[in-house]
Amino acid sequence: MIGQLLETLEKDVVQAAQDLLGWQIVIGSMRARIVETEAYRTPDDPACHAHRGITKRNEVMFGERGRAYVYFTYGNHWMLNVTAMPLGMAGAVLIRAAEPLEGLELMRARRARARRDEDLLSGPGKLCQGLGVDIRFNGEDLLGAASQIGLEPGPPPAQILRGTRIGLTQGLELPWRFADGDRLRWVSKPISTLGRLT
DNA sequence: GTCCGGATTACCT
DNA sequence: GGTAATCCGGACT
Repeated sequence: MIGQLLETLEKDVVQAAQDLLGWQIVIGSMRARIVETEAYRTPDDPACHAHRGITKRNEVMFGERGRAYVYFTYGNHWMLNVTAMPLGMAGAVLIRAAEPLEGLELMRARRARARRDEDLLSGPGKLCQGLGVDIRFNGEDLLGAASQIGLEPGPPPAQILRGTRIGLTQGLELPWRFADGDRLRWVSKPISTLGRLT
């Protein structure tokens, strides 16, 4: 499973964004199932942070695939990505939402404003707050054993919905957002049903 | 050194 | 459904 994911991350970040649905994020005693992702890549995607070349912030995207790319935005929020693409190019899968599976007490404590469990991890910023992800996780090997954050295989979704990405000013037309069609309850925003993939 | 905008969220109506 | 909050990274002077 892990070898196959790494291969897909290298060859096709858009496919990898679909394949990551169903995988589980494990941090300490917390576990959550990925239900929503978006793909970003060079050189044809103007919305990708790496589009204008390497900087100190995005340098991890130019390195090994399968690492955590964590960055800060909107003055408040951390975002968690999985790096992808072959060496020399850059790309990442943004993890936008997850279904809480284990360690919900800690997530609720970190997300004190969340009134319902659906609000714990249903957005890229919420997910990082709920799971305690910040810059300290940047560059961590998500598929290695030694990291404090990891990805583990889980049951794949029965159907995948495809839509356009959120919150962008460029690259709006690319249909590179994906969601687990049977778990829309845990997704950040409604997904336009451009297509049903499975 | 300064300025602008952002892969968002939460709160208000 | 609309918008204020919030501050870092990148571009430019």
